[in-house]
Amino acid sequence: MTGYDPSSFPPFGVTVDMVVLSVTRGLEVLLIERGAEPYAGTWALPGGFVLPTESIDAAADRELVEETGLTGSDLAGTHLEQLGTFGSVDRDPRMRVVSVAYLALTPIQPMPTAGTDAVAARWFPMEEALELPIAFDHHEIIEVAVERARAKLEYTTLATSLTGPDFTLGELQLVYEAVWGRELDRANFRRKILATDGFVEITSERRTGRMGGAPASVYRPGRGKVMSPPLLRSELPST
Amino acid sequence: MTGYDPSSFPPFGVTVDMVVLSVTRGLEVLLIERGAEPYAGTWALPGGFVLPTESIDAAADRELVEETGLTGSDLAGTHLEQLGTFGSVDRDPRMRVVSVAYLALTPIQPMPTAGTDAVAARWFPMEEALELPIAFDHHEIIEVAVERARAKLEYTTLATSLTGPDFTLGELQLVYEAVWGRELDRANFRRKILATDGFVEITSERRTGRMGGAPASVYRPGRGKVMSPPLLRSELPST
DNA sequence: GTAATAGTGTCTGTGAGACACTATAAA
DNA sequence: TTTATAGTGTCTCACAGACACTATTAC
Repeated sequence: MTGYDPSSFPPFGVTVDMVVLSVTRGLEVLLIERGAEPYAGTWALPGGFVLPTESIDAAADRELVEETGLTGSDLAGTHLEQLGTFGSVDRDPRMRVVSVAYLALTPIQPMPTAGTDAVAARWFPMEEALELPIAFDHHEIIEVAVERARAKLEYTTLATSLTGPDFTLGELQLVYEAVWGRELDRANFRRKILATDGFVEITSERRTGRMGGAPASVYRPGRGKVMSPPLLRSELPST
Repeated sequence: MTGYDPSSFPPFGVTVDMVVLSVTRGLEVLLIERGAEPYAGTWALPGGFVLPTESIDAAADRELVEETGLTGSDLAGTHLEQLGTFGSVDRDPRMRVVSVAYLALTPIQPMPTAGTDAVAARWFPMEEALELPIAFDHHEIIEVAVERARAKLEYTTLATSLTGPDFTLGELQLVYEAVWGRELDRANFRRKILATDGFVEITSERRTGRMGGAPASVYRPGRGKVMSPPLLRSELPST
């Protein structure tokens, strides 16, 4: 923050890029197919320019709604946080652009709306997405997002952002297994979740799966945000 | 990343703000006294505009050198990472500015140079700094930086960035105690550091303190970057 | 001598990993 | 009946916290 003449500052474009993650069978990410140059026809993260009248966080909120159509309790249950800022000189061939990346964890997969700028929008399984040709530096941003999500499940209760307003412990475990890409011991997982104060609250409801099995207790997210000591992946932290 | 007409993008100024931390008796932060409006005469984080020809990370590198005068092995031993991006609409009264904050951990306290934009520069004990009137949203940025530093000491070997190229385990413990603001059990601390593969490497050197005591073995930073399982603060994570 | 620091040993409790066992549902 | 899931119990090992003890230095 120097004493620059305000009228002679170097002008930048500022965008937000959204990494929207969801768990169905596995971890999935929302991508759009670009309709305009550069990278027309290439898959990319949804996002857009920050308007002069809104904060960066507000721009992220706005893009989340515009690109996913999330509303009501699904929007309220969605976790949104800043990931980091990417500002290589040549990351956008048009002009000097700085992109602030956000991570969103949504409980459901709303039908994405192909906006004015995108000719298509759909969810990709993470493994598939990471093998696509991806516009700009969005491949790197996605990798950072996945690692952030994996790390945060270790020491926070954020997994409930991916389950919806009520869930069984089996469903919660599937979220962990999908994000971490490894299986967990059911008994130990239960013990840890239930021993963590404020992670979940039990309800009187019970739910039965499609493929048999005893009816499971239904839980709600608790008020706790952190898990200490953490629930560690205890494997090599690879992408 | 939308299909905006590149020539009609909303222009932003982009700055980097540096939170440079060091440990002497306690945790200290480098501040400058602003020489120009806005906030002339107020203490602020060092930083400046990102140039059109450099990446954001390069701007942070440049500002670190310019503001601290760090060179050689001290610069090489300094840890630098992106903290987050702050972009409220009204954070700078001059114009729309987005600031990318960086955290730097330096082993020494070089005599800061009051640059063209600053009339003074000095190190403040963290407690004192947090009670000063601080320019822009820099107070919030400092708090985020301190929490990041505290958290990273838990699961990384970053503390060696605050000690210099060689150190005793007692000195390393003082770094932890200064950053965390709590005392640690000496024996347990030793056991954890030495049991963590790649945290430190012993040298043949020994060092004697100023106030008596047996000579201590001197260590070098090891190659390991992460500590798993982590060394937890095991207290409430407060600012 | 005393104070301060380094280095080591040990007891205990917590908690995670592994795994066994029972109960209840759908097919 | 088989298969799949929920819920519980238990053994063991790793490891952190607490704390005691000895050794070596400056003063």
